[in-house]
Amino acid sequence: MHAFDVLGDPVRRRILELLADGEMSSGAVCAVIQEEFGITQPAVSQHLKVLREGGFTTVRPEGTRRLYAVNAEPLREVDGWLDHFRRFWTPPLMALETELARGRREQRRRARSAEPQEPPESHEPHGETGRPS
Amino acid sequence: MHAFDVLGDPVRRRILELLADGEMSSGAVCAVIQEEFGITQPAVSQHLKVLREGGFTTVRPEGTRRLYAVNAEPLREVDGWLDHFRRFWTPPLMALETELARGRREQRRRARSAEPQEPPESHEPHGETGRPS
DNA sequence: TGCTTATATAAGTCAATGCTAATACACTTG
DNA sequence: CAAGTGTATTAGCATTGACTTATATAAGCA
Repeated sequence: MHAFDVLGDPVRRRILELLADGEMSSGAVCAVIQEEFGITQPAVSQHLKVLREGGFTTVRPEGTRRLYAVNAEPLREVDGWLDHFRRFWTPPLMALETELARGRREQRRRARSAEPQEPPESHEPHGETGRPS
Repeated sequence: MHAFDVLGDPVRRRILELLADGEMSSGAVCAVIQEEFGITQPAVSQHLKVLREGGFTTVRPEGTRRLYAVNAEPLREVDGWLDHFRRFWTPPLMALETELARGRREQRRRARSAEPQEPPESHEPHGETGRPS
């Protein structure tokens, strides 16, 4: 399931917002979501599963509870896709600092990658939108 | 349809990528998409409709053609939602410049809002994705 | 005017998704 | 161990959404 599909659901977006403020137990998330959206515990649990499997969260068992936290990787991917369009709302004055920022992001990205990454390629030729070749 | 739902489809994401390089006719988009995804012209046309109605594109008729172009507003909205999480991948050093950028964005946003362009997004059970503060 | 091209819409099908109710699993505690 | 929480899974149903074929609208041109 592509990142954007995962984010397509309002409940899942809301859950991520909640987790952005810090680790929460499944039950705590449930409480808020059930209150706000009026859905059942299994429904929330299923959403948590989608987030988990999509890599949007990490889980840490603590006793009988499961503590969920944001894993930002996929969100960064989404952010990266938006790079295609940022110039539409980024005035020329901001271009430099944005580029610098992007550069640093890239550096760190590479640095972090012990796993072999595509060498000097400009990033995301077009792809990763998930189409069949 | 929420911005993220619109972006949930790979064909639509690809169309936006194409339009990012500049205005294109429906037919030109069709050609590429049909080639890449193997779907029919009506299918592409329907995706264009979703993008149009979601505010992601503008259309300009020229003779018998319809020229589509990106309208970045909804994408900015998505970008704005990501602000909730940017600190996860934005090192402290970048915090200031990011904040400055955000500030300028806000200023412009307000400035631009001379026009009462406020579609308050009434759907979504509770707080949309923006919760009742 | 009628033919052709460019694009959009309509109707119907099929698969995917989100929900509920019921149930299973896993820790904790009496 | 038994009972009680906290959480996940299953099965079934209803809805949504992307697709196809067929057709409509509209502009350009003989």
